[in-house]
Amino acid sequence: MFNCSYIQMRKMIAATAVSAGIEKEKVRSMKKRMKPDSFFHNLAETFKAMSDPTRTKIIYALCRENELCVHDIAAIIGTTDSAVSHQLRILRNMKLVRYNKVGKVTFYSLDDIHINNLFEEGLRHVEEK
Amino acid sequence: MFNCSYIQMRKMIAATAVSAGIEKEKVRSMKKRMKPDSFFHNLAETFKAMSDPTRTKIIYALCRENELCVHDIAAIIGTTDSAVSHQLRILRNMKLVRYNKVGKVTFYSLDDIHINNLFEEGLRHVEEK
DNA sequence: GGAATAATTGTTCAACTGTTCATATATACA
DNA sequence: TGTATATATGAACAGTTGAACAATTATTCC
Repeated sequence: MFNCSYIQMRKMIAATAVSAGIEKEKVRSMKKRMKPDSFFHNLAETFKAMSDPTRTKIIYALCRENELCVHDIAAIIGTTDSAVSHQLRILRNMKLVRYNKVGKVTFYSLDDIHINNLFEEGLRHVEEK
Repeated sequence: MFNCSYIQMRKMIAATAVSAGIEKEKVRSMKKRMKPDSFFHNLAETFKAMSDPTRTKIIYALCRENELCVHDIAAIIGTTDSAVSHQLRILRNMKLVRYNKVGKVTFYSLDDIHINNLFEEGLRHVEEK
């Protein structure tokens, strides 16, 4: 019964303490340290912008090529111009990409270095799993 | 008409070259450098795991408190145990969290330091916008 | 064994998402 | 002005999602 590690023993004590209310202080303190709902909403939205395979492909291509037009992105990732345009609008709205229109052609690029960092961190995570 | 910067001029040339096929080499080379579909799928899934406000709240709490039980997480983020459990299952399946059951109580924590890094990078992005 | 507690699971439903196809803008060029 | 090209937009459709509620499992304590 008590044949367990120090850490486990502490957890057992904590476990029995949960309903007894001894851990309540920890919960109350953490609750106070939470950010407003809007913060978590924005955070979730940022990740959501990168949560679709078509969009990750677009971002990846823009990470490597810096600036690309809609048609070339479509050719690179192997889908229709329309699908790419729809996804680019989402990325535009989320401020992940910016664009620069020259004549008939719209060149897209990643909005800032933060996006690069965030995306590369995700790449690393997937590559090392 | 030609009253524009060097960069813009290059883009104009590129723009007229698109359909002419001069840029095709760039597209072909980038196409070759793309990773397989499964890679982008996994990447998107990872971001998707963090793309819901309830889940960002859970991850945030676990970033700060290291280890928490389901009931305490629910109390901290202000929702039901059931909702938290459902979301934790998603995070578990995506290998973003691991758990450790002691008696009736299940303690959850972030799976590895990569998750922390990735999440903190997202936090930074939102905080600085 | 039975009651109480922590967590999980199943189900339902409204809301949302991404793609496709058709159509609309915008621009260049003849 | 008319045609071709690059992109954007709108509508419809199938598939997915998260919340809510009820029911279930697993564990502890009496």
